Amino acid sequence: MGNVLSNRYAEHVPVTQSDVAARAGVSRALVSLVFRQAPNVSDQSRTKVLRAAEDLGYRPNMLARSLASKKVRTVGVLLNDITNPFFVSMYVELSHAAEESGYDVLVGPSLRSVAQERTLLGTLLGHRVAGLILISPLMKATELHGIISGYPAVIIARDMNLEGADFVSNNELVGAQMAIRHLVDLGHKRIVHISGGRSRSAVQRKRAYLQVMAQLGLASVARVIDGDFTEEAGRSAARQLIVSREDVTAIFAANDLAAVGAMGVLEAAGIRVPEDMSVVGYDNSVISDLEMISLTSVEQPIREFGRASMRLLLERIDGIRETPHSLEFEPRLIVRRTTARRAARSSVGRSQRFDERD
Amino acid sequence: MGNVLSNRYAEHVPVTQSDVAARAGVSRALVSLVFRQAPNVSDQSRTKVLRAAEDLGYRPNMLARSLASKKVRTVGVLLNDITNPFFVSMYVELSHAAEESGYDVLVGPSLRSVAQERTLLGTLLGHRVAGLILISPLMKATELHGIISGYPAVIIARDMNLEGADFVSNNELVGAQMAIRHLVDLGHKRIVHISGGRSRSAVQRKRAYLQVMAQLGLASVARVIDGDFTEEAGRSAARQLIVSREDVTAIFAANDLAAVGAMGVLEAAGIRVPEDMSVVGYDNSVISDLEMISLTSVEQPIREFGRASMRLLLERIDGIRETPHSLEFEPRLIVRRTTARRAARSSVGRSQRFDERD
DNA sequence: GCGAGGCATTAGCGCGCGCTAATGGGCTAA
DNA sequence: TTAGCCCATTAGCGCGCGCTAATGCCTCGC
Repeated sequence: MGNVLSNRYAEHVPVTQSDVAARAGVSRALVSLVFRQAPNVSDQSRTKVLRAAEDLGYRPNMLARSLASKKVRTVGVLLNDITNPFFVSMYVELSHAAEESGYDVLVGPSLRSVAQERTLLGTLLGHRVAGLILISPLMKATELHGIISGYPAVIIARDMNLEGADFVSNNELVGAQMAIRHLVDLGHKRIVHISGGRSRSAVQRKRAYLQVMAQLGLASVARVIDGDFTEEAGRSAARQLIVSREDVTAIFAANDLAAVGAMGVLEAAGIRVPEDMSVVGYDNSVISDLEMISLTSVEQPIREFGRASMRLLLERIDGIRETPHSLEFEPRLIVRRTTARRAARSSVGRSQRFDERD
Repeated sequence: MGNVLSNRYAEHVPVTQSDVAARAGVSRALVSLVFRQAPNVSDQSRTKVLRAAEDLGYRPNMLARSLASKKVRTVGVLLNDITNPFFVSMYVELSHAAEESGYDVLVGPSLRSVAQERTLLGTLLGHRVAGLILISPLMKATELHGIISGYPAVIIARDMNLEGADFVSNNELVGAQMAIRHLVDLGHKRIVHISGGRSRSAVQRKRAYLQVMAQLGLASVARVIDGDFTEEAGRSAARQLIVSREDVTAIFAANDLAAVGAMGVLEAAGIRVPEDMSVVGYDNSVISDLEMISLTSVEQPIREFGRASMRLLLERIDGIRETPHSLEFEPRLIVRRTTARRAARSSVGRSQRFDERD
């Protein structure tokens, strides 16, 4: 039927189930059965219907399907910061996992704004999504509870008190351990932490840092500079380090963006990475793998996160589990070129030719 | 009503229009009128309805609304490569523009795979989106035409023969001119282009490069290394340059990712940017602005792209324009730290201590 | 007292599909 | 022959809301 295309083009009348039934010479019910993969349909009829559907360019109307079945095959994903490559990769994994389960994904991409999160959640719920996956949301637990209560929800990479929700995260203690052990093995002691701010997960990561430093007998040199998971935070932290002339030889950043920000300022100031300063990031996001950056980083298992989140969500959607679950995965350290053995005489202070302190 | 939350939590029965009508003590029609912003509704009734809606946590069911009105307030966006930060920013702008126009956005994020694009387009159309915005799609024009014909569509950053669609792009010739002029002004002559492959837009960019080189009397030293808009393509191109020992002092890459990839390999080989080699990217994506990278880049006006695309799409959706439009914006050069005056004696060959050729 | 609005309601079709129950024809095996 | 299955159809409600037409109010100004 060579002219089908041009016909559709000219008119753009959406094809309905009845159209297919008419063309196939069968009843509407049968078409419905075919597209719902129902049993008890003869191969002959099935192919007849499918042929007609293809000829007409028919595809089931998700809206009507959801309305009628009262089941939505769409999950909503809220992304707190779409400029963070870690979150973007997370989303990619999620959408793959969703597709494999036969679900569509509706995204709400925010830019680190609580107000934006609010409205995005609103539109997601307006679409009556079957469930929600929130990637590191910013909103307070109480407000979030008020909005999404009743909906199946999985929260990734943020710990909070949200009754009824499932959680997927990585083991912060192990992550900090691997990063700091690695640095200590390379001879570093004065390891500073650029934190992620006051969110609960950031605080957990900071606490893990402090705990590990204490375990290794380095409590006295532990030092935290507050940040917020952005590149600018890393830059600012590096500037502080330089100005304060501290005798620091390694940085453990709360995420890759902050690490990269710090590295930029350090190198501009003539402090070489890794010769003068070792840097470890967190997330193993795509930027850490750029040849130019090649950042040693703690990898959060994105793939497992994505699959586990979808699994948890579907369990709740299908109602085969009532009690909330919290899953914690073990991170991995990816060693690249921003960490090296501590040089005999190198520190921020000295490489800047400042007097040695301490 | 303090216990409303907990009730909703326990049962999760979606609130319908009738529920609101009952609670407000009015008819269902009135509730509908209120939520459609219809005139001729008294303030008293309006607030009464809105109060009831808020008490119950009601929000209009988009599915039913679309079904009934035969108008969908959702546009579909297809992202060919979600790992490319330029496309991600593009998407962010689009979703803002859509929100301002009262539209929701359904995303189809692909990973440079035609097959994936096919299925994603399928689900988008299954949702009966009001229109499509395709960001640099990979599919061939003929296939695309067969799938989306009849739907309003805007195609960003890719030129192709698609009857009926609108196009938004940047002026390739101006972009290449600015990049190359900038390099020539800095004393560079041997400027190589890492191309974006065989897609029409990539070819256009390449052609613009050749044309500008010719205009400036540099046709004889023009040289193109084929790539494909990825970091790996940039790395591979840089390796070729190094192996072939060519006397090149500047690179004009088809996009930022390729530029960054090339820079990584160059620096690892001891070729400094910008001292030994100047590099210009394209897109002015977020990675180019990282302090560590600070890549001189041709900026495609993302904001204008986003707004223009939505405007064009809405014009088609609302039927106030029939004839296809193609919009072309002027790019801008953002000069950062990867370009510098050509050093007296520097080239890939020499800095590698290879014999001078030519 | 009257007509002219402004508001709200009632009543009901339509959207495209899910889902069910009842029915019936054709076929196979006992 | 008959019971029993496999298919397909018919008939119809339901989903939540858009949209319309008709019908009352009720108020206001003349």
